[in-house]
Amino acid sequence: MGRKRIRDIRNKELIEATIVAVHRHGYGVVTMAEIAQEAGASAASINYYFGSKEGLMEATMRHLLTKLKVAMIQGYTGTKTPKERLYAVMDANFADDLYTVERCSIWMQFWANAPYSPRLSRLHRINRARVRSHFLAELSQLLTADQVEPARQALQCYMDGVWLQAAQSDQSVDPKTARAAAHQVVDLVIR
Amino acid sequence: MGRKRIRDIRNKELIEATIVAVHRHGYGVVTMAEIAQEAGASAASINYYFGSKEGLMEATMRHLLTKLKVAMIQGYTGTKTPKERLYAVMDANFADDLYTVERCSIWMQFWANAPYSPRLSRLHRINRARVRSHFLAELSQLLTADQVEPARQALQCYMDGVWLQAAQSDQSVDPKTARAAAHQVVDLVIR
DNA sequence: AAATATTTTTTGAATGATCATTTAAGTTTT
DNA sequence: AAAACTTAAATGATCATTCAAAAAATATTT
Repeated sequence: MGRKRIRDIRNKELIEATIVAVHRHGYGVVTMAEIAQEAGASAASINYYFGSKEGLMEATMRHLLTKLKVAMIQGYTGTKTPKERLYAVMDANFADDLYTVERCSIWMQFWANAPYSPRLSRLHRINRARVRSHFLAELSQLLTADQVEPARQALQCYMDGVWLQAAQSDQSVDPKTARAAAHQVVDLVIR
Repeated sequence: MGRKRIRDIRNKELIEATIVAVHRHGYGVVTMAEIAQEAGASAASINYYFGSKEGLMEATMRHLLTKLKVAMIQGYTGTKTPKERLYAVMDANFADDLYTVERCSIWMQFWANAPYSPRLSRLHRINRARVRSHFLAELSQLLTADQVEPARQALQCYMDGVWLQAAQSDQSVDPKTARAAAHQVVDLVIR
């Protein structure tokens, strides 16, 4: 029973601490000691659980990606039309617990650093491909073949851009407004 | 005459080397030695010219911002209509010598790190404000008051998102296609 | 239950490596 | 000669990671 408990608890604690610490100090310069302090643990324990700093970063990103994936899958249930599913993708990306300055900031940090880490790079590629295929599947039912790719590009770039702006924002962001705006952009793109 | 020559030459060389080195290694981890090697100089000489690593980074970003600003001002000459000027803003951002994987990658690095450096942060804010005001000036002549801000948001996010995608790309990107796509997005947004 | 053994978890301190910056001594240019 | 430029080497600081030993939890035996 208790076999896996502590390990799971620590994993979660350390990943949450990583998110906070990366947001606070920046991915490139955050130290193990800062993360450990945030979690109320020691730097050595991070290596005990994750093997290395890079291992921790990968686990943290994996955790965030999973959340996004789950949000998208949940959003799909109950949708009937392609348009509704496009809305759902947007809604998942701008969900209340994902579209915050802190989360967007983390994403941005990972994006910027993914090209220099094979492990992060791989995760990033997988996520991007999934979003892409979702968009393509729905858009191809709504537009002519030659319109699909430009429309996907427009939607996906818009989505990324909004996150990027949120990451730069010094005030807090409003998920509800973001979702409404995103719906309007979907409407624009599919005519 | 020659008073400033060498200094100017070294400044340029070191900034170019910084761009290459940051793209190659990442902003967070690139070392003075790597930049110096790229420029065929010594790490000590960078401090002689720029005072510190952060000074070099700021100068590099300032250099890139100036290029963008010049491209935008040049693009404006000869434009007659608001729509043409919106096209011009897009064309400047996706100009042949600015919209490359390498350049976009550098931008991305700076974006991600700006929040943690007051000097970078300041530059970033200035640039963003300029782009914003350009968009607003033109859009307010084409749309009703309540449509302006959503449209600006859509265009600016799209622009940022395209750069972000380019930064992640492993192939090279095509500026001409990007400009054409951007024009289409402008058309969509202003009806 | 108590005592003991075993495994898992935790961390302080050492290790070793990296790196920005400074300094002092040269070299080149003016 | 003076000023500007250049860099090798020294400095000092930071940090991820390792290690050994302790503490805590769990399992086993009495």
